[in-house]
Amino acid sequence: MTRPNALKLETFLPYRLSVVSNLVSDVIATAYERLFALKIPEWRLIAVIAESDGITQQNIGAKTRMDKVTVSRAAIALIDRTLIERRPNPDDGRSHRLYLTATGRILYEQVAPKALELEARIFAAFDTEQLVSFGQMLARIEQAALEAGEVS
Amino acid sequence: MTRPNALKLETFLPYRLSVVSNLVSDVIATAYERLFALKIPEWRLIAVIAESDGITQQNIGAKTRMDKVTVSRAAIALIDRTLIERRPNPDDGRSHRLYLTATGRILYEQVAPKALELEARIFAAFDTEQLVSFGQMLARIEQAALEAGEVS
DNA sequence: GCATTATGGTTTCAAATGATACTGGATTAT
DNA sequence: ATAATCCAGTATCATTTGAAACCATAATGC
Repeated sequence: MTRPNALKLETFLPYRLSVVSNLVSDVIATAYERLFALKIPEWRLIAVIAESDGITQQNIGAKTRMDKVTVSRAAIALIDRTLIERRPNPDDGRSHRLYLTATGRILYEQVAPKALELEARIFAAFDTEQLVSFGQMLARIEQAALEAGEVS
Repeated sequence: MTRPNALKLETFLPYRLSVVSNLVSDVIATAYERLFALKIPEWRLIAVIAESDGITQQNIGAKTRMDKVTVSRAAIALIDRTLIERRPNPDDGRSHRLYLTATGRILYEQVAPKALELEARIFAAFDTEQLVSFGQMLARIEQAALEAGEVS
């Protein structure tokens, strides 16, 4: 008897994608926790703020697709550790602008190379062209998923 | 001032991988919840059991990398809905063998095509060759992440 | 201007997740 | 055989996560 719709989980791409992504996230989360006592949302904030000094939480959420609650909590945690600071936003009294402190910048300068090194190790097997193509595929998958999702 | 280590989050692959994967998972989880009232771990169990009748929870965990707690909970939920059933394992009294019930098989026969259709929609932009290459890259990334992780 | 509605951010609550401890059956050593 | 250890699966607990309520300020309609 042949099954009419063979759904082999091992070859089902959404499943594979999820498994591999979770594994990678886990490896990275463990490393960051151990090296810098940073959770993933926290180091993402650091990275984004380092890139875009003075950004608001709202914009961080839009950029990273992190929930605003997650962003808020990460921000508070980083402020407590004086890795970032808030200054009033002259354009909007509800929000504030986020900046790395000196300490935060020093930390960032340690985190960034470690992050890139870890990425390099995980993606070492591929040449530049493959990496570019992989990144492009991710972008197109993202686009398609967004469209598939909004149809509901 | 030039930043010595440009870590552009948008081009940082582990980050991109995580964002896209979460998005895809989310779209799929929403669809399954709406169509079949199944959570992701639950339909994974259904899919695995449909593939490997009589498998134990332990083996499901190994196959899918799901935590044994997750597997246990999903199994109990499916048993409550009489979508799967347990029979004693003659080889080992601690575990049991899992089977789809008739109802479960009927459900599976609805789920599988929907799953494949959803996958097709999300990955529609690619030709077969690209999909194969994408899957191979995932496999190699998985392998590298495992190695990077165990060094710790 | 004042009322209504929208929005940035926080808090609160409920659900999901996974580490740890536990239970009962299996394996190994003596 | 029986003690010691190990392992499948479950229960308990702490942590993480996001939805919804909430607060304060901003924008819009009248």
